[in-house]
Amino acid sequence: MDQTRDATRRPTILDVARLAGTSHATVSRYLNGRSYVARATADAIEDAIHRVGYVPNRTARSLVQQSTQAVAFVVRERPDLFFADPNLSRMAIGANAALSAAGYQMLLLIVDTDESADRIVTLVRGGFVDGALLVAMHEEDRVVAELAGAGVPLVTASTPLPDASVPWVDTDNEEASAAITRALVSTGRARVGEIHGPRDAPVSHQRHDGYVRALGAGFDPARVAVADEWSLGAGARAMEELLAAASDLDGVVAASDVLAAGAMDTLHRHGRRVPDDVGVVGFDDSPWATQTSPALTTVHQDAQETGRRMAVRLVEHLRGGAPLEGGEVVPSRVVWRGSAGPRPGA
Amino acid sequence: MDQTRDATRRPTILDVARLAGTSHATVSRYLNGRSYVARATADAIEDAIHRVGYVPNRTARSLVQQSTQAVAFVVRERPDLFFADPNLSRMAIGANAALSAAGYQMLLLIVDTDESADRIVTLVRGGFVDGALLVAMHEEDRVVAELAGAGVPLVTASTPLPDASVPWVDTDNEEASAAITRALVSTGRARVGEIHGPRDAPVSHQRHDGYVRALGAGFDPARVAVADEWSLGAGARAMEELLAAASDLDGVVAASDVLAAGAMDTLHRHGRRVPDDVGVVGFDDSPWATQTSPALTTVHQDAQETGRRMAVRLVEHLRGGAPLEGGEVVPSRVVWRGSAGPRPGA
DNA sequence: CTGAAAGCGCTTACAG
DNA sequence: CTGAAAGCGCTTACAG
Repeated sequence: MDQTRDATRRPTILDVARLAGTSHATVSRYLNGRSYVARATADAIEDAIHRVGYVPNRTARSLVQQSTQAVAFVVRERPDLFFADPNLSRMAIGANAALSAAGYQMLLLIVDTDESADRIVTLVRGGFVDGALLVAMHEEDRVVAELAGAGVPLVTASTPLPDASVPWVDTDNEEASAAITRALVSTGRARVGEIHGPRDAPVSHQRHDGYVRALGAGFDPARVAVADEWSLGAGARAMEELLAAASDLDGVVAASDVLAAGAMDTLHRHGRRVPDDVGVVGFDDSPWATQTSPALTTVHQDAQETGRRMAVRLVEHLRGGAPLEGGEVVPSRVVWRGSAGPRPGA
Repeated sequence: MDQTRDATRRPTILDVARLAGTSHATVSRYLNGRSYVARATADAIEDAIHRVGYVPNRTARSLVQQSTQAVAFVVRERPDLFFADPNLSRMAIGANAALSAAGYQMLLLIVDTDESADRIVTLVRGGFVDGALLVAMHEEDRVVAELAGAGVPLVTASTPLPDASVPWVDTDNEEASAAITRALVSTGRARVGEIHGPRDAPVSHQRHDGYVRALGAGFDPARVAVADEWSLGAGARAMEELLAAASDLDGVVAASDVLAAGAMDTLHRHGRRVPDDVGVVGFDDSPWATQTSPALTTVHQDAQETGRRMAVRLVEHLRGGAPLEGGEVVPSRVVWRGSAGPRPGA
């Protein structure tokens, strides 16, 4: 590879052809390995490629093939929160592995300003990638709207509004929430309250619905307090409200692990023992879940699998197969730790 | 934007020109805003763009401009470790912000298999991006070699071998290690040992050199134990060795926070109090640093600043300015917590 | 098995 | 201020 350190011009397919004594069309055929190329010609081309240090120009190839073989993984979430959330990281890892296996290169793009949102939308719509995977947790996002509206092949990582037609992959938040609520009830609790997640997050409502469904006739709206953000403090405050409104509570279903951790702080401050007096369950199986004492019984989502499925669906569509529509549910499971009390029958 | 849901063909600049009653060259000029375009013509073009829902094809533009205005941030590190390491995440965030501000789109690419390594090298060498930022912590990496050897504009995030000419940005590990060693000594320690990092990591040697330099005549090779990996267990084992070889130790400089945490486990097991009997210091200011008891006195690196500078250097080069060569040092600082004892004079 | 030719969708001197 | 023309570096039918 004695590439000329000339730096004036990168070698092109024409340089290779000239050196190999053939046409550039034949070099192209050799490179793409579809058509047959005579043994001797192939050898000459191979030799020439090494001598000039040729690397095909991706841009030129993409232009004629109308495909870059790349897929964007767009992070529409505060960058620090994205990196701090193990579920999101795992989603990216799962998607990357699946795309990689299919021969696509995943490009992780982080939206961090309004201008970057515009830039990314323009890139994606402009054919810089063949499709996009999108992580956007908030409703009515313009990035989602602008991409979906432009007909870009797209899969999102969270259940969108009911009327939205953007394909998605997600855990069944309602069902998982019902499952963890049933788990808590199964430890012998009769008066189970809820710490409802922030109202602007769709998952808050889905998890609430599951909680209500699992309780059935036992549901009492007085036992619900809404947290205004996903934080320890918000969980603690909501728990205060809950205690004030229904001091006979013997269980709490929190919309996330952080909220559950905050709630436990409040319970301890009030001298209520967990799980003896009050059983607590969380959601997400985040690092918080093992840092509370006792550790949290919670819902584990297989985020890596979510990422994988998002990628698989997109790839199947790009390869001319499946139309991209509808949602897909990824199973989740209840993880038993100490905060709800011992698992019945275990 | 009543784009024809025909889907057969995306509108091109020619469609816009036709509708606007002008030539596509003029449309191009309008889009790039360099040359003047008559007011009336501009209006007609603008209107046409909206009517057909035109978005410029990035690939075509890149081909003629020989630039994609995109920069790769290549992660040559196990994906899970990359996401778990706050320093690396912050580096990515810092680089993303700086590139974004300069009008470049950062693309985070994760190497997760040998094939993906080849794919990424080919992409980068093939002009899919204008340059690359590279996070690769191990020596003699083929990805680094193949990119650097191909003349791709490149900046790495860690000091390379002395003979390597790849430009880098990094904290001065030797100096920082000397500083934290001096900090420990300043609490009145006379027999300070070291838990040396894994031998295959360049930083291990740099930090060792700083430790040796700070100790001067007080350095005793018998007080050094080498950890075989960056883990709690390895730190604990190395501490056992250290205790066996030099039981009169009153201080330990660990090459990282995890190693320090492991060392503290061993010390506690042997009934040595930290910091009363033995002072301990770490490196990295990672989450480990606040999870030990007492919390770790350690070295804080400004990873976000490192990422920012990597980006700035690359951008300056791409814009035709600075030649890309040499290294750049980012300052770090000692963070005092409890593990070394009280800060003298504080 | 191979070459000549057209074309992917843009930008950019060059004239006017 | 604008149009015609060339060209960026490839791929791909079409003939042979």
